[in-house]
Amino acid sequence: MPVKKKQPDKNTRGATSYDVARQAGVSQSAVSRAFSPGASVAPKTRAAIMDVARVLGYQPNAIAQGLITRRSNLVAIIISNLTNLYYPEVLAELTQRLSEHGIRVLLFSLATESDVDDVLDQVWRYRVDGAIVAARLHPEQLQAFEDRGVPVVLYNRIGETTPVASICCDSASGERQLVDGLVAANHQIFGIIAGPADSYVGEERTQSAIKRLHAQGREALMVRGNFDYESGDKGLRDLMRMTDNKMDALICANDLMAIGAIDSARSNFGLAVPENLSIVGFDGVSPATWLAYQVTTIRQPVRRMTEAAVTMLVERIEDPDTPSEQRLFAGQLLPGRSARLK
Amino acid sequence: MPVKKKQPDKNTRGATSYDVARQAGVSQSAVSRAFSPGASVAPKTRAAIMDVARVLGYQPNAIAQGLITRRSNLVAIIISNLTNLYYPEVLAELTQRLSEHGIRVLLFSLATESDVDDVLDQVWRYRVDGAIVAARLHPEQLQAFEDRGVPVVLYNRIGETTPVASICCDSASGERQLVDGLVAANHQIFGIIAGPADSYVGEERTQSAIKRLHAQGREALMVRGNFDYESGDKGLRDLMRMTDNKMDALICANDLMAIGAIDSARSNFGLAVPENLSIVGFDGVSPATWLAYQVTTIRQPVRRMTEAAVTMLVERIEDPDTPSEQRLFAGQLLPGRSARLK
DNA sequence: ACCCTCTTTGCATTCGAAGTCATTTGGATT
DNA sequence: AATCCAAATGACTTCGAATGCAAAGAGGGT
Repeated sequence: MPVKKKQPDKNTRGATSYDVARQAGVSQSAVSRAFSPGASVAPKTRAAIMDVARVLGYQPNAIAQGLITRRSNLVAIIISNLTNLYYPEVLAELTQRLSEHGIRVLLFSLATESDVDDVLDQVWRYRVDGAIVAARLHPEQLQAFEDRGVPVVLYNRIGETTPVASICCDSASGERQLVDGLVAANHQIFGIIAGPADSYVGEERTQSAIKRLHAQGREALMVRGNFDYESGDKGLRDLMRMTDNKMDALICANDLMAIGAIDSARSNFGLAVPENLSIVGFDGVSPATWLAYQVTTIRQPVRRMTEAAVTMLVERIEDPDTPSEQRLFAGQLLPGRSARLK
Repeated sequence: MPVKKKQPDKNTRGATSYDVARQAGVSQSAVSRAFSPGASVAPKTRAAIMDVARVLGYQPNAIAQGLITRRSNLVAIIISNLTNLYYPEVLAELTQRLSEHGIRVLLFSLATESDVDDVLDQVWRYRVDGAIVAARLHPEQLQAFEDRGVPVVLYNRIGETTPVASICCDSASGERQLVDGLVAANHQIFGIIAGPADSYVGEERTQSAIKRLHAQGREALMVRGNFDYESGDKGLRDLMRMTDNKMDALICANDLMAIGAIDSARSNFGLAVPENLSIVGFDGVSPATWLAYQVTTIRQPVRRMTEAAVTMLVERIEDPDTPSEQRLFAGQLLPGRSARLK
């Protein structure tokens, strides 16, 4: 006789509703009802069942529940680069808010863009009830959510071809405040460190800034970075070279690059920030407020944004026909001390 | 509050193996086999099935698989405070490494310690195959994992009463290097900003440092912080008061507090770091390397640690009888420029 | 005591895939 | 052509909880 394949022993894995039912002298249905709020069970019966359940350490098997109810109570969160200082806060908030709705988080973090399809395969397999996506999706990928009836909420990006439920921080109004302040304070030579060309928020912010500068009759030189500290340094060096060291205002697509630029300006060019060079960022991550930097930036209202994201998603899980909607949140100007504004 | 129920319509939710079977003119078993690597199916049949599956957008339902195989391919990651700058990197690494093993991550982030029991309830419900925990667990909570036969790996903490599989960064060796360097450079008045009393790594680091200082015939004053930037500022002020502004060496339980202390020393006390005051941290988070700080610290080998954590967990999932083991990784000294060492 | 209604309860079925076992098929061998 | 063996396939059962439905119980009113 061939050796049986190893399988988890029945007794160590949790008790089932049948075990509880037997012990409590009731049917399996009764146990199930005892655990469903509002089901028809006599209070006495429920109490007795709960007692037995406690003794046996019984918890309803969410996997089995998911199979029969076709509701996994799982939501996929797909984030491209977790190491971006901005996302951990968002992730923590989302996780906690979702759990208030009885929803668990299945986390997917992308090493590279090309992983998206593999990740989506897994998302489908787990029959998640919905997804929150802070990563770049192709229209076909977005369509796949639609086809499978899985509600999605995009975080800090929008559906480029079709309308999709999404939450964004208003780049235009944020950049307008920054640009107007810089222009009013009479800065002359403007530089911009943009994000990668394929970043939605990056382009939004940069384009908004450029547009506003033009509206005020100014030009700006632009270089690209990766949203990281090193990009700030490199971007600053490049722009200084391009402007013959004359740049006096620098607009960065996020705080991290602004911080890198501030350090570089001080250490490599001996400049005083903001006296010789004004530098502004975007996001309002915590290091931006550190004494050494005090970045002049736009703070995203993370709490309100995550709350909205969760609310929108839950609405769509409950009623898949809820029409798509885009919510744009205004950021708040943190004056900081890295730029002269007026 | 659980989400209200609403019946998702049958046809939007994905196709089943029966649908594929019918279309392909085979039995459901055949479809199942086509998707199990190494199962007994004729290559031609498999190809035909896969074609139909592609057309219908069929992916095996992981929920149903989990129910029958008693393997959810889910691992719980429980993290206390995601916003600690150190964890995002760890989380991203863990997620990616686990996915290489075909394992998905169910993320739980704790707002407060008291949430642990609620979180564990959910963990049991989802019948996770294992868990990686970077949060404080009571012995009974750890015991619960044991009782249910769910393998756990502790990250940066150890089982206090019973042995548990765990991964840690060696605090003693790290602090020894720092302390020895500081003592050799002839520092006189030592201060310590510890973590909260209930933090395992915090206490390890602080106690190691104190022990080593004593071994070298030095004393140290200690105050406690919360591992955040503000704690560094506050801790520094308190210690300066306590030492009549004479402290010349400060040992912080993590980088973030070291950074806060550096900023405070410069801005509030007009001190030069490291000329007037040496400050050291622990972790090696990315802001520690920023030009403004260049914290002298111990870098945790995150990649090796996460790899080890995943390997240990997977081993224990495959063979639950694997004896527990503790792996201690030495950190690497980053000399930085925030302390005079010798 | 009787009937009627409302609440509790149990039975049986269902969700979707995996795996056991028995059967069929195909190919090689003689 | 007959035989044999391995590979391929399908019927059926199983995992654990939810739920429609029917039956049993509990009161309430007369």
